[in-house]
Amino acid sequence: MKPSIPKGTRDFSPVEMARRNYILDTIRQVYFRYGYQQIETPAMENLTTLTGKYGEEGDQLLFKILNSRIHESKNKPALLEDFQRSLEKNTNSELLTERALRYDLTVPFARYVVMHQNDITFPFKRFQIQPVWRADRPQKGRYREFYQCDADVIGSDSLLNEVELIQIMENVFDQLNINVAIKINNRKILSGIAEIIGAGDMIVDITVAIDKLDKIGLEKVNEELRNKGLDEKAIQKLQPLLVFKGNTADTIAFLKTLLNDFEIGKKGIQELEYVFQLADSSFLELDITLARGLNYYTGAIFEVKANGVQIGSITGGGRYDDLTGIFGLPNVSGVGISFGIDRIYDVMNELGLFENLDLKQSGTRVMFVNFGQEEEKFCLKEIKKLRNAGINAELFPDQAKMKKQLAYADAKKIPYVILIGSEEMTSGIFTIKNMNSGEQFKKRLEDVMEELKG
RNA sequence: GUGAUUGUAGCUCAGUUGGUUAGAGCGCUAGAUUGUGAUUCUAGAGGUCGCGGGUUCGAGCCCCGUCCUUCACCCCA
Repeated sequence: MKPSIPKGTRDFSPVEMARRNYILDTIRQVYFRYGYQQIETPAMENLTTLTGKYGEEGDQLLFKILNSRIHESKNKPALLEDFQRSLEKNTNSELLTERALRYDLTVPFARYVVMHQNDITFPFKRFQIQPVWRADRPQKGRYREFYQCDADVIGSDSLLNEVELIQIMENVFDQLNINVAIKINNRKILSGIAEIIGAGDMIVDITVAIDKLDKIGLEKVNEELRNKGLDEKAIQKLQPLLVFKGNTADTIAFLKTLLNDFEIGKKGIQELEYVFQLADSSFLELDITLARGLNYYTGAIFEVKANGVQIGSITGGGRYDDLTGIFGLPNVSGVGISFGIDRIYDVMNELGLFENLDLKQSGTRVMFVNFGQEEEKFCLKEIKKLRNAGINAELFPDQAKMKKQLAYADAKKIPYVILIGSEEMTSGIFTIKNMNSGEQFKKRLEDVMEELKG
């Protein structure tokens, strides 16, 4: 049998893992620094927890898990009927599937908050780094299994949270040395705009369409709006907004005149202004065409693009006012972001940012060559001292030929090899070989440790 | 879901209008070198040409189907 893995999934080699962990450690550290606590939730959720939260398109992308032992069902006629129906259209049958793999971390988090509301002290700042699954067609920067690194604050309306999340994004990308643009918009503004043109019910279609302005241009956006059923009058009303160009201050002034009579829109502008003022970030850009598809956003929305790399957004997020409501805990507002580390990895790889990175802390620094039974015993004691001193060290497990053992160290890029034979055992002075230069020295273990620490 | 694209050795890829036994480089194993890797030399192992069917005297090459890869759309991290 030829081994293979499912479409859109990947194995990660040791080198890739070292690099991924570098990114993950950076994010984790920043999250802790801002006072976020880590949680985990199961890979699978009850299907009812997930459906209806991501829009029609999102529901289609859920990986559903077939119920086990359906062959033992006592109600096979009903099962067959449900199966027949599922061949016709996308329906959920509890008889066929009760569980699905999580699609993101935000909805499971909302479920978690409701279930543990009595144990949580609000506002709750949590982060979560786990894989999610989507039954998408894979392409560049898109996988069926990928990690999200979420940070959310739930139970606080304060815009200070938005500001803090912007600072977190700045911190992380600064540390990773990636040049980014942090784009921000506000759903309330988009709602206001939809209201102005008299199409409040079509806000999702409108936002999805204008989100593509950069990519497909004005004509195509108008065409799509027409196709979605927006009337010509409304489209005309929308034009000034679509063609508007200007810096943040200009844009806000423009929006103010546009949305002056609409409460929601005005509120959105106020929020934006406040966040801009406090964040005081040179990376932050107002982008009124930023929409984001996820249904549950109600306030600020964020998206981060890497400059100079052709790939989708590498981080996204926003405020959601009532995600916990459907689970029975109304009026709890939350705001969060999610780093897509698989895409961040691709970006760093493309920019060559891994080349000069020092990832040695995870690799072996010294290898002891194994010369025989007596030497093994001796080396085991010596290697313990190195490990206790915090130096990554290993002893070659087999009494193989020296050639084989050195080739192993070379392949693993271990910088130092210590040779201890009978001569070294009696003198207590070891032979240490620098694998980069090929040079050899005679040294005591204490001196070796000094050198390796430095 | 729609439209393209790819598949030959562990990896990267050649393979002529269909013609006998499918090649190269790198890697791997062994030796030259019994305490020295990365350089050099020598030898060796490794392939159901993605899978299934068809055309043909004959298919890696042509046709159909299917799966996989990659990419765009939709949507999204």
